[in-house]
Amino acid sequence: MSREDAARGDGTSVDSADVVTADSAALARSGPSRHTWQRKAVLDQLRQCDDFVSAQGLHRLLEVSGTSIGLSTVYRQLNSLAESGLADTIRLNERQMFRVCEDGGRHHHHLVCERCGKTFEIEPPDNEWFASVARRHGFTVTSHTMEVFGLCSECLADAQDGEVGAGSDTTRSSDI
Amino acid sequence: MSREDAARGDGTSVDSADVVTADSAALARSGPSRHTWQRKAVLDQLRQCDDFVSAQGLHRLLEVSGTSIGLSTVYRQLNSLAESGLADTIRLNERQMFRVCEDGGRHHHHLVCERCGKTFEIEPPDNEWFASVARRHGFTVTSHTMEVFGLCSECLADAQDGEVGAGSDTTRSSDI
DNA sequence: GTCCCTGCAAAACATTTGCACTATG
DNA sequence: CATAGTGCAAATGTTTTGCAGGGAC
Repeated sequence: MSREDAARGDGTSVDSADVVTADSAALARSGPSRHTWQRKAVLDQLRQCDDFVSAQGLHRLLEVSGTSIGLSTVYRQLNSLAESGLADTIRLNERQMFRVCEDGGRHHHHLVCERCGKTFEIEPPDNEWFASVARRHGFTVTSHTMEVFGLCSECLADAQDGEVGAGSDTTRSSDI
Repeated sequence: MSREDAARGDGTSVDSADVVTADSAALARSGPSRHTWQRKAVLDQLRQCDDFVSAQGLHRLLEVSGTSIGLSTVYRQLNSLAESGLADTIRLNERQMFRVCEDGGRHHHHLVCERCGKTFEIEPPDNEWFASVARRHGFTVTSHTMEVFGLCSECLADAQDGEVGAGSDTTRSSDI
């Protein structure tokens, strides 16, 4: 679900009948917490990845390394981890990507190489900036998203070498 | 088609992800450009919306106002507009949302009320910040995404009225 | 007249969910 | 043992696409 369109986000509200149903759902789905080998497997595999992985990617990684596990379980565990702050997520290529999050829930952002997927955590810019933006428009800021994309030094070099348009699909590491 | 350039790794919708790679593919799928009444209808309807609308939302708006038009056409036109810089997009509630973009392609961000959808354009923070982040990690920054969510003054007031333990936390900003 | 654009239905896709079953605590 | 977690298949919901036909230029 997670379709908490409380706002008339899509600007229509023509047949929007479901509004209140969101909260109950939110509570109901705090996610798995028992110690199953699946949970451990997902977390272990996630820890082995330096960069962001998609649910499908992680599932495939697990399968490849001989661990047979249900895709839905991977989704459920991953969501659970994200919700409890053990993993953080970004959206890349229309997919939700996960990564272990060492420090509980501190607010941070990512610098992601759009070629090889290498990722670094970065600090948000001056908080004062958000405050001033908010003040200017009479807003109370509740959250923000920010990701910075670019090319790491190696990939930049590669890109300049093989500029023949070849590299495109050869290096989709993050797409496993 | 678009599936490919999405799969490649530019991840960040339209923003400014097209660095050097605004290659043939991009040109090839620039989308509809003829003057059909559908194109006009989509653009007109989009102009009437102050805030972001989803493709489906816009389609419904059109239908409601008596304009029968194919959903796929709406998608195609919207994508075309976004690609040519006439519209900008954000992702809200798992949907891609569109809005007319007055000033060609200048890079900007949005402050969005997560309750009523009200939107303001905001300037990015000090560019020096990006530069320093990039320098520190040896990156060449090609693009970035940023959206700030919050409550506008009216919605904040509303929220405080009906503070009956209701969700009010409409965001699960997991990917802040 | 030649294409491009449209519309429909069907596909593609990632993600979620219903339900019977199993393992955890 | 009770029940939370699993796995499968089916459902969901958004966005794209194949293709035949009609309109734009």
